[in-house]
Amino acid sequence: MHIPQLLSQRFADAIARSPFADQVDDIQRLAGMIRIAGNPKFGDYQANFAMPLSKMVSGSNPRDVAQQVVDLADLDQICEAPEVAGPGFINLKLRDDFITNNLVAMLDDPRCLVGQVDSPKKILIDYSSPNVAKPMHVGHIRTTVIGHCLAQTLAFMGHEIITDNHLGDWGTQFGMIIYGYKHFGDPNVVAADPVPELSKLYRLVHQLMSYHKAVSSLPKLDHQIETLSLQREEALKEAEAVEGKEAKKKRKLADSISKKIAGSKEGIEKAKSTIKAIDSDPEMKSLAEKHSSIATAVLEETSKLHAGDEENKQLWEQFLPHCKDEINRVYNRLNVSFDHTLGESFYHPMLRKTVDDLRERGLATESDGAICVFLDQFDAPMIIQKRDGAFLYATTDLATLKYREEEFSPDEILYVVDARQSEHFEKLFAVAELTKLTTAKLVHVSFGTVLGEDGKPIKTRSGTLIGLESLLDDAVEAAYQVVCDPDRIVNLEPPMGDDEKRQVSETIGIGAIKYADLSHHRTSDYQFKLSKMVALSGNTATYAQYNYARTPSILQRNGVTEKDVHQRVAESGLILSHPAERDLALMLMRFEEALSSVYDDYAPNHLVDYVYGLAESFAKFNTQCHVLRAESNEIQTTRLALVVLTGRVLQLGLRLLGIDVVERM
RNA sequence: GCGCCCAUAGCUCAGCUGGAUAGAGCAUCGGACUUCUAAUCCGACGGUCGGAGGUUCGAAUCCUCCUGGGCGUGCCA
Repeated sequence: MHIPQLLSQRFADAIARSPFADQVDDIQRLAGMIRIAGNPKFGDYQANFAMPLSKMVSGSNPRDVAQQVVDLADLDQICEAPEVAGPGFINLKLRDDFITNNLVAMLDDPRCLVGQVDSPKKILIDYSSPNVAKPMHVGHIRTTVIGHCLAQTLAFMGHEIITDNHLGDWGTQFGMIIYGYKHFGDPNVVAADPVPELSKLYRLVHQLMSYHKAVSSLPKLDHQIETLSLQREEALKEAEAVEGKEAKKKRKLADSISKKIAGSKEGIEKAKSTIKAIDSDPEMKSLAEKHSSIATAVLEETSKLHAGDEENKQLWEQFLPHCKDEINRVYNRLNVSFDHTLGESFYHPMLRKTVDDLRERGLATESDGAICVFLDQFDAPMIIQKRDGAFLYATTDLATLKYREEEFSPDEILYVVDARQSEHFEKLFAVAELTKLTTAKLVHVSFGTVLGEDGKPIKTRSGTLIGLESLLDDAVEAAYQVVCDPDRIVNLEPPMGDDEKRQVSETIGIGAIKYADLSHHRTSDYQFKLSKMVALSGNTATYAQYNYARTPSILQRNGVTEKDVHQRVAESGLILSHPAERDLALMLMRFEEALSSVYDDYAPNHLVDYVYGLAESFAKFNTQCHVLRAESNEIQTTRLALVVLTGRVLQLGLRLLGIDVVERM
């Protein structure tokens, strides 16, 4: 049930039959101008096409045009008599029996009146795509949660969805682990308990590399600060010498140099603390000294792997499954899965050919020793092979696209990737267009950065990223505190046992994190504030989950099952007796609108808004419309039906967001 | 330098294919519990939608310029 679409069709018919039909060039667009009424006193929906339409019809005025279309439109079954108001708005109020008829139909429809799309598309969604062997951090949450929600939602709408986790399983991090294993690893320990041991090795190598990098960066940073200070003074001097706009410009330049200086100073502080961590530990200090050229050694291990070195290949094959176990633990917890997990390594054998093809077609040329594709619309080329012969992620992405076209021939490919990579995707899409690599619509579903409470990209004090798992643990723990508050659950019968408490807090804690992420528009940066997410009040997952949990509880208190409600509805029918009932009923019917708008700009926050709105309508209904004490049997039946349907839509809506519900909390 | 993005209530954010009086959560203040679960509901307070022009019957929304911020920018991904 997509009410605006339905109304729009009726208006399109009416305009087409009107005397001025031939003066209108785009009936569909005009008739599509249906909006939810801005103010309840104007009804439920409003049609805004009369003003622009009147402009196309010479000698007409909007109010008359509106009235003529209204007179022709077949709306009797749907709306009360429409009213033309203001400059030419058409106000529409749905008939109560239209609403109740739909509620009855909804009770028998597991899809909650959401239609299957007319023309299903095959859509491939590339999301999550972490580097394995590196610990996952908050940065991974957005792509994973947004991608999963899009996959669920579009699939439910009737599209054919293929999800693919484009794992980073072939990069430097394996060189690091291999190096770590060869120098610090104990084969027995690794064999016995591989996952924590491998991540320990990764962290050790990472720390040693950071140490040497920090040591060598200090003089560079000092020198940088010197140079910048000189530049700054010069800029200020020049500002003195000139006047007006030029002086302002120079002062601004000096300001921006000041910021760079501050940045360098911060870099020095960070480097110093990295160095201190090692220097203060004699054992680490001696390790660092022994492995002074660790960075180049790691790169060597990586390129040996890529070149097919037996030993490294064998180690990679040994380690990879364990690295996958590691990330799968997080996916299990987030309840996320993929149809395919084709990592970078999968495409490695195709890269040579990818480059050769582009060279043969004359699109790729050598420049400064690297193989580049130059594009008119960009200053910098897309580099597909480095001077040292290594391939880059651009190469892999091209090979991946070719494979996806041949294997799946999708209508659309969505890349759920950080906005900072937008230029890469623009280039990738441009090359795809140039080479006619695919007929699919390519979309970079970009998203903003997760910021800390200071408004900067989220980091811990030491500069390392907060681990994703500890974050999930914190959220679950916070939820546990509230779930297990004895004062709250004292009345639950039977009492909540330990297992249920744990399960409920897991569901609520994880839901809190997902909901907080999805509730922001994907393109905006947002501040990650755990205390706010697990506050469990206001616009949070908990609010929706809580309102869901009340629905089975109400049925239980009334001593009825869903089946009983069906029966009663069939016998007595429905009647709307209270505005809160009507508001809730209308909200239930708007589910499909919410799903459509998620697809329109790949924006899950529209579904979050809907779920919140529905939960809110239900909360209001709940305080104003008592089921057990309903004034009549018919009214009670109606309210029971609303409770059943609200429970279903809330559960389904949350499920599409990737969030679970519990039966009581 | 060039390119992309952003600026809305004290704070965090919605709203942006132009529509009637710009919304929510948090915070603050005041009300409602012998609860079909108060993790709730009701009310109050709170805005030059960064600034200036322009297009339009109508602009937070579209265009231009300005200011302030973020990100990217030839061999990481």
